[in-house]
Amino acid sequence: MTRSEENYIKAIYHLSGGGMHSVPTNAIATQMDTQPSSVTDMIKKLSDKEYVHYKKYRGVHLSEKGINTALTIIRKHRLWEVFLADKLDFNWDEVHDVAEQLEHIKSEKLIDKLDEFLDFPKYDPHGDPIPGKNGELAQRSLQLLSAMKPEEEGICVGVKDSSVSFLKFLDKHNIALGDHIKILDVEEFDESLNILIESKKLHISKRIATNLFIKPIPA
Amino acid sequence: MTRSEENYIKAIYHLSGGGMHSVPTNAIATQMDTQPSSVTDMIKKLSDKEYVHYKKYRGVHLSEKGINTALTIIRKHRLWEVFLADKLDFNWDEVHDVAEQLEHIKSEKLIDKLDEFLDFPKYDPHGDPIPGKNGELAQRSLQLLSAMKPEEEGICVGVKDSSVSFLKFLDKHNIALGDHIKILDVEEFDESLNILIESKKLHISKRIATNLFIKPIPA
DNA sequence: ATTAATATTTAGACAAATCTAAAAATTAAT
DNA sequence: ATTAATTTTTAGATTTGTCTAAATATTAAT
Repeated sequence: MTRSEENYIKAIYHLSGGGMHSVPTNAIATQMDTQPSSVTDMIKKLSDKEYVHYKKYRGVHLSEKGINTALTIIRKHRLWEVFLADKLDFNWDEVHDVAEQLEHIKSEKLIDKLDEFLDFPKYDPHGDPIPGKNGELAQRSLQLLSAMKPEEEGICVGVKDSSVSFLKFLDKHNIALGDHIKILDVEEFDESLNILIESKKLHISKRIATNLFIKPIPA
Repeated sequence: MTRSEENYIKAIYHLSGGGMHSVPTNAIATQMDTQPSSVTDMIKKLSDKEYVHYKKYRGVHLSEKGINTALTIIRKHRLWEVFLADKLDFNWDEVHDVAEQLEHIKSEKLIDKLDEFLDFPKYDPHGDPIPGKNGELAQRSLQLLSAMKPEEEGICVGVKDSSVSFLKFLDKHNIALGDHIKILDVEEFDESLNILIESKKLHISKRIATNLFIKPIPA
């Protein structure tokens, strides 16, 4: 597996909803910021190696082998993100780019030991589940902040939009992973929320609320 | 800097005694297990980018810029080795190959944070000094086991020959980094040594003794 | 000081991953 | 059901790092 092949597999995995449906060539080109012709070339190679099923003009579908490969890469990516955030004090908006490099390091022992060192985390700093050694994916036991009702409480465990700008915004407003959140009330007018975050009052737009994952605390 | 360029710079650094003397093309080819013609090609590129000084048929000499680049790579390599050995419980004969990959990760912040996380180590698991952020290299305050005299004591802190076979050998005989060593006597016949290692008697050939670094404990 | 041996470079080719421009297939629109 | 618009593929070129084989320079040996 070359680095480039791995990146294609990963992109296809994400675009296909975890290998559920097939993906058009152009979507891959857009996602990876390359030309469609390059995608066609690479797809042929991946098809020869049986990572994907491919019929000309009909898009690509990940094979079983392709899905497992994708999960391995994603496992590595997310474990490294946890390492960077938990051990090296990176902010959650800084972990992605470095993890993008680290995910290509080849050593099974390294990943198993890292997993152990981090205490077998289930979720990465964005709240995304970390695939297990055998590819099993934990369900997110989460809900969006926007789906919560007054008086409900929870812990902020992830973001839906993991763009750098959103993560920067959260840092600026002192919203961090692990923060305790309680809903005070919901404005009827624009569905914005008044919340208590770590006991401090804060007003939050609907837009933001639909991008924050909360692990609910039962009342 | 491509990965390949970095590997050449590193090889030249080691072969030239830290940039002291110049290095013939063939030596680089041998060290890197490639063809001399490939070396010539790469050297031209490195020369264009001013990492090395190069006169046809006269070998290569690292420039100031080249030396600094080499030190940065070596710093990364050795810090990762410490991480693998100290935090992930790798044996010292297992750290090299993985560090060889990790040394190419590009992120200054990552390395600085890693350095801090590891408590600013001065030496890697083989006893080699770790270059500082500004390229300064600690002197080894070490001596070879073969240079020690009866009754002297010390701590085993490194190996000179870091080949996998030697490291495996040490593992097998339960000689580990940090072990306490006391010289009992030296055989006149073959200069082999009788030592006490962690209070257990052991007979060691001269060959081995010349490849183990000891930090002496003043009597 | 030639000649022989060795080291180094040049020239030309190749595989991987990409690109541009043109051709072909599919889909959408009338 | 054609035609137009869009998507996808093909063909051919480019860059990076490598190789082999041949040519050239340097060094060692007589």
